[in-house]
Amino acid sequence: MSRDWPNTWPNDDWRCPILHIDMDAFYASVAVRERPDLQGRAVIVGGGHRGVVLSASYAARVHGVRSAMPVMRARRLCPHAVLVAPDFALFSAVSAAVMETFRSVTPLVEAMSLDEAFLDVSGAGRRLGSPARIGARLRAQIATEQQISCSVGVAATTDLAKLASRRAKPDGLLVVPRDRATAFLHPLDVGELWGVGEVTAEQLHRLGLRTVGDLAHTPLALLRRALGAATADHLHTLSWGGGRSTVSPRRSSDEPDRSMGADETFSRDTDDPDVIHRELLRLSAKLAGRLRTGALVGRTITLRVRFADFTTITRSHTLRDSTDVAVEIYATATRLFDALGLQRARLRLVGVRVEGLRTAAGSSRQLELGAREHGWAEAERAVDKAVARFGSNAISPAALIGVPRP
DNA sequence: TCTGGGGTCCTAGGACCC
DNA sequence: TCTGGGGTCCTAGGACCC
Repeated sequence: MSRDWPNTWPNDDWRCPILHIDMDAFYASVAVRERPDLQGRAVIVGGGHRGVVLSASYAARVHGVRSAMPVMRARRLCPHAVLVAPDFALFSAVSAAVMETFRSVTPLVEAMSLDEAFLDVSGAGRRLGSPARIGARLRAQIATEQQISCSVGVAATTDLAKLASRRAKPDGLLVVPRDRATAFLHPLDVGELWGVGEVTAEQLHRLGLRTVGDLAHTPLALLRRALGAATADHLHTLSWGGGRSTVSPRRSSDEPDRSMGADETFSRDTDDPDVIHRELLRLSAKLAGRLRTGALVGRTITLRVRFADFTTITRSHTLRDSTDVAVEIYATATRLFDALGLQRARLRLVGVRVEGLRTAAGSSRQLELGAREHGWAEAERAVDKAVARFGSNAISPAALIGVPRP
């Protein structure tokens, strides 16, 4: 942490009510909490045959281990690291408790993932003090209640708060006062901005733009030509400290997710049509089950295929009526797959996604003249009930019984 | 033995309608 | 006969985020 941006409150600013709170190395920290013998050691959460690093303790990061890195590479970088399989049920439980703590301060909590959230604390000032004081209090409370640390960014916009929390890591708090927003932003590398990934950063670098300040002083028209209108406008706004200054508690059933999907990387690349079709069936069943659980239906089915060389293609088809029926999703996905006419190409991954989601209650099927009875929907609902009662091993598609997962 | 699985949003072309 | 735009939907691909 630099002298310019101390982890203290002199920079406090009551006009900066947005907090971004981010757990430090969340999965790894929770894993260590469960196994005190791992305290202080290099810990990598991840695994699976072809898995990536989901989270790494700071002792592992010292060796260059990063999230999303192939586990095999991480092990080469840090051979003495302890590899821990993720326990999402546990992570979810800890996350829920943390979010509850946030909500004890303000109802305006927007969870971005299991391990981070935006808070608008403008309504809590009279009761709890300045935004920075509230951030400090929450940090202490999380540490006491959950034995994990987090970092807090305090600013006037969500984007600035996010950058601030990143700067504060690990286990810190940083305020970016309103009148110092550009002074904070402009020296940063453009790649630090939320929404600038590897590709966009490279494009900007080619234009000779390395810092956020460079970006800010570039004519918008030039940026638009290089990046497209939406990205250019967004980044230009951010570069001057603009952006969203509101926090919206996660939308619920009144605004369902826009899509839902399931995909799976084979443990070994395969060119076996039977294996691929069986996997499409399994994914379709899984997806349909999740749709029904969420009381959602969707109309556009998208098939995703990743080849051994990692190139990925998609094919989609929009149905006349929305569906939550595995048989229908599977039939569509299979048709799309077969239409590719692959001559035993080696595949790494297949996936199925349903888009254009709506709540099931608000949708109605058009009656089909001369159509066979739509018995599948009822059959699958019966399966749902059996699974709820006897567990997911009770029933599965006939084609999957006795077949080990690919 | 590189590169998971869950998402969101944007772009661009073509179809189709008015 | 020639030549229009605007709006919406569908499809494919790609960047980005956690």
